[in-house]
Amino acid sequence: MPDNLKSIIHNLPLIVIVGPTSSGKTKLAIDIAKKFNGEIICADSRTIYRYMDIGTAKPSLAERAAVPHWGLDIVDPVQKYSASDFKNYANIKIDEIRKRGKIPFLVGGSGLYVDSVVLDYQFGDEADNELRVELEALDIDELYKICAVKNIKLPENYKNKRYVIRCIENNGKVLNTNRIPINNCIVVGIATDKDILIERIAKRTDELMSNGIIEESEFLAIKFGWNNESMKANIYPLVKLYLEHNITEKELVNLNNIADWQLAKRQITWFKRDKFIKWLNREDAYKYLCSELASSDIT
RNA sequence: GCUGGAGUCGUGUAGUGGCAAUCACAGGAGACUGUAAAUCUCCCGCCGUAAGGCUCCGUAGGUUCGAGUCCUACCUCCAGCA
Repeated sequence: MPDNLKSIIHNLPLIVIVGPTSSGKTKLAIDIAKKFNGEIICADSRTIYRYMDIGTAKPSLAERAAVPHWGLDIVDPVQKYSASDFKNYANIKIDEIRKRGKIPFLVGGSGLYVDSVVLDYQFGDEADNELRVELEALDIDELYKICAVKNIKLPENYKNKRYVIRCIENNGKVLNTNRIPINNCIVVGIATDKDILIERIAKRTDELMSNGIIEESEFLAIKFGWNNESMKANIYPLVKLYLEHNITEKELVNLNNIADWQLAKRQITWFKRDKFIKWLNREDAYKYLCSELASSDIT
C-alpha cells in the first residue's frame, strides 16, 4: 500500500453516535453512513445476542442491507460476552473498515462498550468463573474481610457486591482511568426532550408487541431457558410474567415503558460525564456530522 | 335503603392506645474499566444547602394524661342483601 493511501486511511475518522434508547441513533447513523460510505459497529450489549431480534430492537434486515452492520448476532444468549471482548472486536472492525477505505461508525447506547473503545479502557484481569461462583456465595461482609486480608482497597461502589467481587478478581489492581478520547474521533450525542423520548419509548413498545415479542420470547425460552443473564434483561422477564398470567398485556406494555425510561435515565447519566460528547438534536446532529465529514476531505 | 368491611406519602401497604409514616412500586439525583438493557447508592409530606423547623392517618366531635388505633355522627368507596 502506498504511503499516501496509508495516511488517508489512517486519517479516516471514527464517528461515534451515542444516546439513550429510542433516541434515533440507528436511523441517524444509517443516513450518514449511506451518504459518506460508512459501516456501522453497534455498541450494544444486547444486540450481540443471536435470535433476540425483536426484544432488542435490532436494526432490520433492510437497514443492514443499506449499510453494513457489525456487532450483531455474535453469541448465543447463554454465552458470556464482556466489555473487554467488545473492545477487541470493535477495534478489529474499525481497522478492517478503514482498510476498505470506508468510515467506521460506532453507534450505541451501552456506555461501557462505547467508552471502552473511545477512552481506550485498559481492563483488569479476566474473571475466573470458579472463583466468581465462590465469591458470589459469600455475603458482602465476608467479601470485605477478604479485601482486608489481601489489602485490597474497596471500590467507590463498595456497597455493590459485584464491584467488590471484581476488585478481588482483579487483585485490587489500580486501573488507569483517564478520560481522554482516542485520536481522530467525533462523538455526537442525540439530545432528546424527556417528553418526546417517553413518547417514542411507548411507540417502540407497541411495535415490539405487534412485531411478535411474545412469540420470540417463547422461542428463546424453549431454546435457551429463562434463567440466563440475557433473558433477565429487557422486556423478556416481563413477557415471562405475562405468559404466567401474573400481569395483563396492558401491564406488560406499561411496565416495559417504565423499564425503558429508567434505562434511558441511566444511559443519560453515564454519558453526562463524558465531556467530549457534542450533544445535538437529531436534525442538528445530522447537519453537524455532514459538515464535519464533508470538510475532512475523504470522499 | 339496610347490614358488614375499608379510608394512612403520587400508588399499594405496615402500624390496632404511647415519638405516625414500615416495606414495596412509581418519581428524582448519582455511581459504575471483563455481567452494563446488568448491578448498586442516596433523596423522596412541606420549608431549608444543612442543622433543624412545620404539618399529617376521609370530615367533625367525644373518651383518655395520651387517639391513625376506642366511641358517636357524617362523607366516600367496596361487598352482600333489598
